[in-house]
Formats: sequence, structure tokens, C-alpha cells
Amino acid sequence: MPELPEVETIVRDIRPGLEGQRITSVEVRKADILKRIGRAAFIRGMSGRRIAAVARRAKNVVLELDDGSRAVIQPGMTGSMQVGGRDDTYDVVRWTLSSGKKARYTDVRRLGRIYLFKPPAWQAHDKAIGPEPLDRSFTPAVLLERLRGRKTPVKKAIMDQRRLAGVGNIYASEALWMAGIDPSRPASSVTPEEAERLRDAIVDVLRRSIRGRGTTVRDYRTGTGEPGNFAGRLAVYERAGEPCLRCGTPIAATHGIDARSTYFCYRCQR
DNA sequence: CATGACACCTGCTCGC
DNA sequence: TGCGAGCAGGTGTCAT
Repeated sequence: MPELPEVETIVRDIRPGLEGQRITSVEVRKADILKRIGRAAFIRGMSGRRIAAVARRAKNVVLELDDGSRAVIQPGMTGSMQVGGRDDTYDVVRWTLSSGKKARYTDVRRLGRIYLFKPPAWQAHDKAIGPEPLDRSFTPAVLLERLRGRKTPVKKAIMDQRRLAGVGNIYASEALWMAGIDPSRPASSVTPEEAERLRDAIVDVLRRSIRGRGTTVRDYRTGTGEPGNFAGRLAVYERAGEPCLRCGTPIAATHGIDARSTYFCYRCQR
């Protein structure tokens, strides 16, 4: 999916067009992405509400409404949001705003989800997600604690949203390469020194990607409908066979970890 | 509790 | 040109 940098980019792009707006009508074109709520209740719950704030939590876009409820939009593999722009065949939900513009959630594969939570429910949902890697409080000790006692491969562990928020398949490969850690190693084998390198790598790659407006490999679009610019700056992802930028050894690829593509350097990552 | 298989969807690319 | 297989950045559920 859009991982943290991509969702952050979308949020920054759509925020100015959404905050302070009142939702005058809601059109749900495909109800299968609504979770734990039906189409009618979703429309009723959002219509007439003012959008007080737009935020990101992990890989979710969060719309905070003036009645204390929150729409949580999880773009899945191919979801994105825009305010304005042309209607798209794959638009799933369209919100008409008091400005006269339309906000749209577009998702070709519809693996995304949208929730509309009332106060007790959104806190619970939020609490189930791990720490934000770009918060100051995300220290090596916090990362180490999150990896402790887990035999699962470290790559899978850092992609687990309950352990750590926002890292997905692309940035997991990138950060582990930067930190020189073999992605298949048990999470519990990561030393304090390695945790420090890994924390730094995660923070660095996410920040740099946000600066580049995210990574477009195939489908991802920013909140202005354009591709991100970070793909060309990836060190290992989708670079199988090409030389490692550090040592020149051809980059290896495997599907052996959680049946997801993983890219790494045999020589640099131990 | 951990792990793996599978499911949810559609579109694109590749090989025959 | 056509067609099926395999693959794609995420995550929830179920069986073991």
C-alpha cells in the first residue's frame, strides 16, 4: 500500500481542501470497502458534519469530525485521496464539501477499508497500532522492546502494525539494507547496537521518502494525483541483480519471508 | 501466542 | 491476437 510516507504525502496534499469544510453529501459507489458499518449509516454519520482536522496515523488517513467521530481511511494496496480533480472510474467514495469541491477516495483493487468510529471505538483502534516511527519517543530502546522475544523474521516484525506503525514491504527492505541486517534473522536476535542502526535507518528512509513525495512503483498517486518521486532513490527494492550501492554485489530477491518480495545484499546484510 | 495459508479485489505483464 | 498464470506496495481471519 501506500506506506507511511505515501499516506503522509496524501494527508498534506488534501488537508488544506478539507479542514474546516462541511460535508454536504456523501456518495458511496462501492460499499464493500466500508467496514463495521453499512452504507446508510456511513452516509448518515458523515453528512452535515464539519471536518475539524485531517491527520495520519500509521498508514491511515484520519478525518476528525466536529461531533467527535472519526473516519479512518486505510488505502490498502491501491487507494488514494484527492480533493478536486476529475472523477475517476475507480472512485469508491465521493464527499461533496461546502466549498463546492469534491473529496474522493479512489481504489482500483478495493483492498482498502474505511471505518467511521464513534469516540470509544477510535481510541481502541488507535491503541492497537504500534508507535509512530517519526515521533521523538521512537528510540532504539523502544524498537528493541518491540522486537524482543520474537522468533519471526525481523523484516516481518517491523512490518507488523501492532509492533511499529507505518513500515511496509518497500521501506522494510530499504531500512534493513541501510542498517546492514539480514531480513530473515529472528527479530529477537537484533542487538542494541543494531536496533540503534535500524531505528536510524527507518527514520531516515521515511523522512527522505516524504521529501520525495513517496514511492510510486505502480499505482500510488499523491493527493494531487501525481506519482511520487522516491522510486529512483530506492537502494534495493526491485533492484534484483543490480549492484549493491555499497559493495557492488548483485542484489538478491526472495519470496521466502511471509510470501512477500524481499530485496537484500548477501554481503552487506548479516 | 506464533505461524502459515488463504481471502479480499483488479489490472498488468509475461510466456506460450 | 488470445489466454491463462503469476504477480503487485496491505491486512484480516482461520486452522494448526
